[in-house]
Parts: sequence; structure tokens; C-alpha cells
Amino acid sequence: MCCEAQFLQRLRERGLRLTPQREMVLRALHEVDSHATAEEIYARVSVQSSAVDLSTVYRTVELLQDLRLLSTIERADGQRAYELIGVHGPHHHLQCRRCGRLSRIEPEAVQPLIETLRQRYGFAAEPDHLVIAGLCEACREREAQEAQSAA
Amino acid sequence: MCCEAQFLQRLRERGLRLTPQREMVLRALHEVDSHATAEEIYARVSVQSSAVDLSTVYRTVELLQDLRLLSTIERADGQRAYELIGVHGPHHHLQCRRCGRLSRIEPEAVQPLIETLRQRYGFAAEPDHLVIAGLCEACREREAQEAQSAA
DNA sequence: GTTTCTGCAAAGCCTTTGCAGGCGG
DNA sequence: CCGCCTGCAAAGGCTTTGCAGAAAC
Repeated sequence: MCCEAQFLQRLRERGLRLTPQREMVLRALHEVDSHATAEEIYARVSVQSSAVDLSTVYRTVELLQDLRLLSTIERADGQRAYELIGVHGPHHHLQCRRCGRLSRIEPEAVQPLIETLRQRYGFAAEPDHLVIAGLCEACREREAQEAQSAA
Repeated sequence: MCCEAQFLQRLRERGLRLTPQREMVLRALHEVDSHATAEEIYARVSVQSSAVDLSTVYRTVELLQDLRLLSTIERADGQRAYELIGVHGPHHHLQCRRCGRLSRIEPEAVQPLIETLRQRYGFAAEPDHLVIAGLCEACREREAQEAQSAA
């Protein structure tokens, strides 16, 4: 588990401690395929041990964010969800405004934009992960059909 | 006020009504330079008339979103803020991860990315407004200096 | 041994909702 | 007039916080 070592190191640098709870939260985040809410992490951790509190999940998530190991996303339904940076490698997301589905895209797609921003605005973009709204292919077809049948 | 006419039209289409409260919220959003939170809109509206409730602000904001006249952003401090689409024209934002400042960029900068996404993923991106994290020029220099003096 | 961390419970904050009366069309 | 909107107040959901005991180092 690549991130555990990194986690441990960054904790040590700051004089912080590695606890079983923190390990479990980290593992849960690692297992989840996509983003997970605090509740989802909590549920997953609870299976292993009933001795972890929701507040600890929140505290650990905040810690991971400070350590730049975690990124946050706002889901279509407004729920906050978390994802480890670096598990799937850096990446970005497309979010369908109709079905709400998130899909992952390669960072290369965004690289030219980053270049442009640096040149034109002097801005060093570090999109841990960008969330781009739009219509996915399936929903686009659905909307096209609806428009037809409505006409 | 370009958006008021559009607002009225879309309200009518749905059999909804134009009330003084809705006008005031719209005006407040129009006057604000950047994004405004519900509280900020409320404060601004309260100056004109003490007879507007916070819940009405929330309801109006939600309505404007349904009507696709308003977009939401999550500020660096986690606060939700709102901005009319089309007042400043379509645009995107750069958000500095250090000072939190938002700056506006032209949509053209993002156009090539939208093309790429369509071609490679069949995704019809409609970024009302994208928020791209990174370091602004000033903070980048500051960090560089700090790194130097630390060494 | 210290200092950090945790669980528990309670508070806090922002946002939403129910309801009776008001008002736009 | 009808049905949408509003203010008020209260509920709601998620997140944070205070505290005393437990645990890492």
C-alpha cells in the first residue's frame, strides 16, 4: 500500500501519530473505487471494527487533506465525498448533469489547458482533480430523442 | 438589466410569478462583483427592504438554478456562493489554493479542452463555470521566496 | 511520562420545510 | 379568485467541538 508509507512519513514529520483508526480510514478510502462520503467510509470501517466513531472519520479526512493526500468533490446531489490522491494516479472527472455519473479521465487531456493558463495568466494550475460538468454520451442521445419525440 | 427580462420570460413559461422579493434578489446578485453567499445576498437585500427572509433568498437561488440562470461555487473556506450566469458572460475561475482568491478567465482558454473531451470521450462539456485550483502568480513567488529562505 | 487521539455526546451551522396568510396574474 | 409566494419558526442533516479517558511514542 503505497500511500500508507507516505502517510506515516508525513505524520512523523509533524510529530503526529499513526493509530489503528487512521489506518482503517486510509484503508477504506483505498478500497473504495471512486469517491466516498464520510458516512460511506464510516460504514466500511465499522465492518472491521465497531470502535471507530464518525467524528474520527471526519477528523482523519481533514488531516489527510492537510497532508495533501486527499481531495474533495461535491457530488451532483450536493454530498461531499473524498478520494485519495495518487491511488488511481492523478486524474480528473467528468460529471453528467443529467445522470450524475462521474467518469474518470486521463490528466493528459487537461495538460494543454494548464500550459495555456500558465502562459496567459501566470497561474500554476494544480488541478488535483478537476470536475467538469456536461452531458455524457448516453444522456446526450436520450435528450436528442426526447427533443425529437416532443417535436 | 438584461437578465431581468430573461428571468421574467422563463418564469412566465412555467406559470411562475415575478415578485418584489425575487426582483431584489436578482438585483443583488447583479450588483455583486463576484460570487455571493446566501447571507451576503440577504444582507444586501435587507438594506433595501427589511421584509425579505433568508429562506426566500434560498428559494429564489434554487429557482434561478432550475432556470439555468445561476451557478454555484464552493469557496476555499467551504462556503457555497452563487453567481448569475451571463452577467459577466460565460467564464471560468482560477482559485488560488493559498490566498483563496478567485480570478475570472475567458472561456476561450477552455475551448480546446472541450473539443478534446468531445472527441475522446463523447462528453458534451458545458462548464458553466469551471473552477481550477492552483497557485496564483503572487503566491507562487511567495512560495519560491520561502523555499529559498528556508534552505 | 507527555502529548496526541479517540469516543461520546452535545452544540453549531447552513439549509430546508410546514403552515397560514398575502398577493400576483 | 385561484394558486403561487412569503415570512415565521421549527426541523433537519451534516460537520465540528469539548471533554475525560486511552493510547502512541
